[in-house]
Amino acid sequence: MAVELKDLTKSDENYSQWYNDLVIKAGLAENSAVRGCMVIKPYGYAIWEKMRDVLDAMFKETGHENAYFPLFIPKSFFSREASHVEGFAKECAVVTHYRLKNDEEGKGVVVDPAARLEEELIVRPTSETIIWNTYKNWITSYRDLPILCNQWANVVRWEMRTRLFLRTAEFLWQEGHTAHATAEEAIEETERMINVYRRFAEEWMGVPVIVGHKSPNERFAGAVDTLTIEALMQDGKALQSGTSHFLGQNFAKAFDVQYTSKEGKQEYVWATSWGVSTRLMGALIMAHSDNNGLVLPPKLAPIQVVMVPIYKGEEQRLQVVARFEEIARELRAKGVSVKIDARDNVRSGFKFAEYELKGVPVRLALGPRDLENGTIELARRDTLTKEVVSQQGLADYVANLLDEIQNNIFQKALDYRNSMITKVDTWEEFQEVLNTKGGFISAHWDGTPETEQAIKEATKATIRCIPMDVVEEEGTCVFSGKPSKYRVLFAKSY
RNA sequence: CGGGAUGUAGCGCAGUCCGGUUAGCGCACCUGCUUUGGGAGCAGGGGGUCCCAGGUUCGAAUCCUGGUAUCCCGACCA
Repeated sequence: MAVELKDLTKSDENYSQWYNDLVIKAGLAENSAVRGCMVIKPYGYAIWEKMRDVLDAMFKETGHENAYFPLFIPKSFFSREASHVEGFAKECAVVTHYRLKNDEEGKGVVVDPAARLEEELIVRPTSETIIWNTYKNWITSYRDLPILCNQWANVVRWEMRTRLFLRTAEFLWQEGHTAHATAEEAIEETERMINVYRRFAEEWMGVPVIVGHKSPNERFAGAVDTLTIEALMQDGKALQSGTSHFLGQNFAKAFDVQYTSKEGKQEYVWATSWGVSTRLMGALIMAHSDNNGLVLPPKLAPIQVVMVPIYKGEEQRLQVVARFEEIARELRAKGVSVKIDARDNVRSGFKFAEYELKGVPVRLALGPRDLENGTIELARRDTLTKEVVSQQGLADYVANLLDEIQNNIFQKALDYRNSMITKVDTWEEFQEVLNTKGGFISAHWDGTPETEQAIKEATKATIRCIPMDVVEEEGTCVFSGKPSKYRVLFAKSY
């Protein structure tokens, strides 16, 4: 297997090819025979499973329960909420028939025209409509509230152009849908969940994110307010990595979900929805990888430590592997996941390159020389450095090192991200920074959708968010020159 | 949906302009021997609906017509 990943240049076209190459060669995923859909391979799925387990535990800590709703949504459900249908209508897969038959002219299998559905079914692009149609039956009294449900599912959006993990026609995600008695409680929930996402991205993925509000243009179809976590990739483009929406009473009114309050009055409930998807995998890959391949944060790596035996002849091989097994036992006792690669049909150098490509955080190599000296060679994926250490106390050393690597990966991404936020006060500067440096541009905006649209058309940059911790300051809009009260973050994005 | 390109072995490609031996190369795969502290070497071997359908021709991967799929650039992307 001659795998080569070279010339990671940060220019747009090359970066996207490089990314595609990396995903495929690292064995995470590949394009499938189905348009725009992706096959997630075992190694990639193992990372996703880990992410899912961690997130699921966080949701449960914050009082949520899992449930499951149908894949198919009757077409009529979509027309209930006007802006929602407008947002999704252009990218829906529609089921029109329920039967196939053999073609009478022998042309294989055809759709049976007699089996047309009376009402078409939409393959869910998101589940607000089917869920609120269901919640109507669950909610009659203030005692039924809040409802705090999450669903792990797949959804389908018929995107024009797709990219592995970042935008696929079918993707895996979780979607939380909650119902509350008051607006305050729903807003609090919206903020709570975006913070869960922020913690997950930073503490587990090692990806720093900026939390903020979406501008009206970029808001979820049907939401009153959308909170987002925005990450920055190594080519200077932003990636919307998770969103949490305050839906107000829009869906409650569309699906007529009312409850009787303590005071005996009929009230519409307040809603939120929030989700992250396999797009997080894309963020993870792009945020840390280098020219040797993936760099995985230890907390999410399916294999944290790989052991590669060095030997000549079967006798040495057995000796080295036996010692590895002892060391592996100690490491596993500390909760470290270990793989001993005792394959005899590929050489050690090949294995080194392979595990670097796959992003395994720590590699241990043990040979006859080490057996004599009581030493072992330890290589770090994040720094690509090697050292020879004593086998004494190795398990503790490695366990600490994994924490250090986790921190180092995050710190490196954070330093980069911070260096890529540029304050800009003139339109010339805005264009200059966007075209040469990239990254986030912190600039004044007059608050109108028209200005945002004009900037988008001129530069392809959009408002990624109005940061939560925005400071009020008097200024003038970088584009229109009109007065502005605070800076927002612009960037080109995926 | 507009503009451009491509479809030949598992992957990456040459051959197509100018039709003509048995369709070729690299990687991967299989067998054997030698190797083994950073992607091994040699020898031998297997694998093809040349995207699909039709047409032209003595003869089509190559030319013509239609279809289809994929990729890139736009548009689209809660």
